[in-house]
Amino acid sequence: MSPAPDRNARDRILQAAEAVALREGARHLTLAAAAKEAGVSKGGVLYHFPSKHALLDGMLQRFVETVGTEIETHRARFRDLANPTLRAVNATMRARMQGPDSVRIALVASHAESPSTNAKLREVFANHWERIKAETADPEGALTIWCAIEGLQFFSLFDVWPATDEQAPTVADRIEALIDALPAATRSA
Amino acid sequence: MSPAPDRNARDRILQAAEAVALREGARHLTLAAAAKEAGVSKGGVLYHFPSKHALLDGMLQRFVETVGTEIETHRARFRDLANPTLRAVNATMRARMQGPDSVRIALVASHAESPSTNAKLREVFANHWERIKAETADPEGALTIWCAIEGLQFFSLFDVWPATDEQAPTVADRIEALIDALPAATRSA
DNA sequence: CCGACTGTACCGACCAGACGGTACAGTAAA
DNA sequence: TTTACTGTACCGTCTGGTCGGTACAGTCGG
Repeated sequence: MSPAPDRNARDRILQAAEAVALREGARHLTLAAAAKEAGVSKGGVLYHFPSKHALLDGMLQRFVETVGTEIETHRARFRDLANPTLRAVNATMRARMQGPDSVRIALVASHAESPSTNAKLREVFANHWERIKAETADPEGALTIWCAIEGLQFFSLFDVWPATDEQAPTVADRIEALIDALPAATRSA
Repeated sequence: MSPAPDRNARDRILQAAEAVALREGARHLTLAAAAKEAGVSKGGVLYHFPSKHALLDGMLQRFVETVGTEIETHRARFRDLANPTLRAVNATMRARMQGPDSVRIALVASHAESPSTNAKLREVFANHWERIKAETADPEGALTIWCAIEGLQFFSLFDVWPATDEQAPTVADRIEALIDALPAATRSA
């Protein structure tokens, strides 16, 4: 059979791009820098991603898919509890809190290149919201809790967390307690 | 006496830089773009900010000062309530929620250029934290609430707010309710 | 009052290097 | 040989930064 498209190299480039953006900043994420970090040539990067825009899109998609599947996995564990999606989001973010979230940097890099082209991203957030909303009798309470989860990520990503490192998981615990107190959806009829 | 340095032009350039970064993305914030937006020449920008790094620093400082004084003002209003600083932070962010926070983009722009040079920023967040912590008997509860406040800003800045626009101030109300429920510092002895 | 001089604010041409992107020759497995 | 992929040379544009120059306000000795 003909050689299968090397998903492996593609992913390695994506990870390399994340690493560069995290270490040097989104402005220094260049095709050459990503290539060097991934151990391929610039031509190799352009083969897998025909333009820089495509690379950014790939990063964004990797973020969405990675986080998405993790949320899905956690959600399965919580399927018998109230507000399983919100719980899953919190569990996912907690697990991602060792060091800055490497896939999340895609969000910053993409926004730095073109703030207006995050329509797909907004859609993803909106989809999560639909599920979270459907699972609770207090949507705005859920929204507030979600804000706390994302705020924790914000502190971590920009490396401005003001408290001690041990307090971060504790905050995740407190958020979980808030979810415990959040009313489940009333099953009408 | 020597003429006062033209604060006016300096500030105009800073605002222009924010506008460009918001509209076109941090990667397209260039000296030339900021100059054009501010209605001065590139040389004019370089006169006030001897390097691009200096411009980014200026933006960051503007962010810190603007938000800092607003928090201070609100805090004075809340001085007789429990947790006045946390209340002030929430009030400030709520007021800043009409449209994306223009000064906050400095955070992204600076991070995009050089993620490691936010020592000063971390210090500012740490200072706020010291005050917030000192005002409550439940620091980790306060931290959780602060995360919610910053999370709301995150959604707004990256334009991925999943709910309706009217729900944003409602979340701010809910955060205020959480602050109401937060115990004040126990005055020992 | 005058003219030499100083400092502030700003302009615009220019440069070296970085950047995204193209073209194409080469390679190794199937 | 085809397919999947790599490496390198190259191009036009963009970018941060330098530099010489301009306008002009103040000032200070004579």
